[in-house]
Formats: sequence, structure tokens, C-alpha cells
Amino acid sequence: MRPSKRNELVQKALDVFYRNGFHATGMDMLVDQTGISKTSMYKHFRTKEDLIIAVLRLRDEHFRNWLYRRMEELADTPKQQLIAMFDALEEWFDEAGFKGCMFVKASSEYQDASHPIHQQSADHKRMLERHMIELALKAGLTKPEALARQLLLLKEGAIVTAHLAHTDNPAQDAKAAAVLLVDRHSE
Amino acid sequence: MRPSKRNELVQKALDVFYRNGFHATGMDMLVDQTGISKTSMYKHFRTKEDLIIAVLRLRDEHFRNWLYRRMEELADTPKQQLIAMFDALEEWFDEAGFKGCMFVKASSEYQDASHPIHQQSADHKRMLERHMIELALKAGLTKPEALARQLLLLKEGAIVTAHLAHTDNPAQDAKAAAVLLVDRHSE
DNA sequence: GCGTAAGTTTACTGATCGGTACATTTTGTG
DNA sequence: CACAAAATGTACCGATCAGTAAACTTACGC
Repeated sequence: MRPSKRNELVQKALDVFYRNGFHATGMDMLVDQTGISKTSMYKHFRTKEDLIIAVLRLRDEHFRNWLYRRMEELADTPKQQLIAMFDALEEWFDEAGFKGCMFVKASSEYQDASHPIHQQSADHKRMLERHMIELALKAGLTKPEALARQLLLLKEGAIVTAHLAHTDNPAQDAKAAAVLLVDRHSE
Repeated sequence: MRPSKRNELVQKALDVFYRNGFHATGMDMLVDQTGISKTSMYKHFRTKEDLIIAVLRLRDEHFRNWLYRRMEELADTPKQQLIAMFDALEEWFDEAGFKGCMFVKASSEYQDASHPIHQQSADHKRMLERHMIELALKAGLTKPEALARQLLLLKEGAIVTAHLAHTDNPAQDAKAAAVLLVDRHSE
């Protein structure tokens, strides 16, 4: 097998789905936008849903890798890194093609909690939570689980707000609140 | 004209769109679920998009009325009402048919910021913000705009999380953070 | 109770949906 | 170079998409 075409397909399909939505993107549009034939797509993936799941897997990998790395680059200590997440988010919001969280959008279009696409999105959020809890533990903060969940509420809220209300700076609002929270959880 | 059928259509279409999504709901499904003929629908609305916009208008009215009233019922002072928003949210999350924020989902399927459906959703968020700022002003809190924005970040985050991660209690996590924020903005 | 407006049924349009068949061309490897 | 796997183009499937036409029935106001 030659996995390069498959990776190329998933990568390019990611862009199209992210820009255009899932139901609104037909397989014919994917042929146009990716330059890959429909026959070839269905050699690699049995259904459109299978392709979407592969796309979400790649997105999860890329996004978490980027976020974790950026948090480490922006701050030295675990405590500072928790807060630096919001500076990283601001950079993301300012990118040209920013259109909100792909997993929120996926779960908006595939709402049933038992649907594989919905579960895939939930998995992404769970893995983010685990990482934040570990960071809070490393930072020696009190109630690390509660703190991690609260910081992630701010993160999700900031992403939604950045996509829907285009005026203010939700990342910095969230950061200010996060500073308060982390401070409260410091012994 | 007889507006009763039109209202009935919008009301029932709201349920179907909320349960099923926008693109995933065809006009034929609306005929089945509402019991209203397609011809009659197109007498009242030129396009499906026009119907969706009417649906979102009704949703905005119902949701804001419900939330504002519930906040007043749950607490006496403006300051307490700001925090009571998260108790009201928890009640919503626990309802059987809860499927997240309809406006977040609408803007997920109609992403272009210039699209009427996207703008309608943004308007809803703006009106919520205005109300929260007024409450913060009545409560005599410092930096009422920043506080209102931060409380709404927690609200949006809680809604997304309640829809995507079904285990914990995001409303109470958000409430705890909100108490901290309001306290910090008290002179 | 009669006229009119609103709502209905049925059937249909052209376009697009996800997915497939098949024959041809390209591509990587021995 | 040769062979096989992979990718391609084209043409197609039945179903569904948003939206329309026309004839018929229901309901409301005078």
C-alpha cells in the first residue's frame, strides 16, 4: 500500500471540512478541492463518516501537539504554562482561517452521544482535560481536577466567543480570569 | 392572514432543527414532523434559510426570557442573580432534550460571518452580553463590562462541555469560578 | 351561507447527495 | 524493462435535496 495519498487526502479534507462544515461538504466538492479522485477516496475509506473520523483523529493530533508545545515555549513553569494557554489561544484566534473548534462543530452536526463522530470529539476534550490536570498537579496546585476543568471552561468559552462575536478579545478576558483561578488554587 | 399556522410551524420546526441539526433536516422531514404541508411552508417563507432565521428569532426570545426570569426567581439582588445564572444553566443541562446551544450550532453550520444566520446568532450573544453588563452595573461591581464578558465565557464553556463531555457538572464548576470573579469585582 | 383566503394533496422539477462499476492510465518496485 | 498495485476518469445508481405547479378542500369573515 502507499499511505502517502491517504495522508494527503486526510490532510486536505481536513481543511475543506473545517472551512465548509461536514454536511455542507459533499464528496464531489472534496474531489474538486483535494484533486483526488472519488474512486481513490473510497479505496481508503468505506464511507464519508470513516473519512471524517480519520480527519478528526489528525486534527486532534495536530491541535494538541501545537497547543502543548506552544504552552511550553511561552512559559517555563507548569503554573505559568497553564496561564500561557490563553496566549496560545489568542495566536490561534488571530490566524486568518480561524473558524472555531472543529470538535465543537463536529458534535454540533452529529449530536447523538453514541455517534462515533461525537465520541471522537468527546475523546479529544477528555485528553485535553487529562493534560491540564497533570500540569496542575506538577504545579502543586490545590484541587487540580477542579482547576483544570474551570480553566477548560474558560478555554471553550473563549473559542466559541472568538468565532461568534468578533469584536473584543476573549482570550485575554479568559486569561485574566484564569490568573485569578490559579492564584486561588495556590497554597 | 392567519398567523397561527405560521407560529405553529416555527415552533415545531425549532424542535426538529434543534434535535436534528440544520443541514441534516430536509424540508420533507419537516413536513413529516410538523404535519404542515410543504406548500404552506413556502407560502410563509421564501426559502429554508428564511425559516431558520425565524426559528432562531423565536429561540432567542424564548431562551432569553426563560434565563432572565429564572435568574430573578433564584436570587434577589443583581449580584446574586449574576451567579444564579449558573444554577439556571444546570437546570437546563438536566432537561431530557438538552443538546447544547442552538446558536453555537447554527454558527457551526453557517460559518461565514456575513451570513444572516451567523449574524442572527451573534446578535443573540450580544444581547446576552448587554443584559449581563446592566446587571453588573446594577450590582455596583467594578469593571462591569469585563466581568460580564468573563461570566459569559464561563457560560459558553459550560454549555459546550455539558453537551460534549457528559460526566461531570460543568455548571457548578462554572459557578464556583463565577463566585470568585464576582467577589474580585466587588469593592 | 357565500365568497375568499389559507392549507392541503399529489406530482413534479433539476440538482445534488453518498456510493459504485469498469476500463484506463499512472506509479513504485523487482 | 516488466509486472502489479494504486490512482484515475467517466458514467452511472437510487435517494434525497430545495423548491414549484395546479387542482382540491378547509376554514373564517361578512
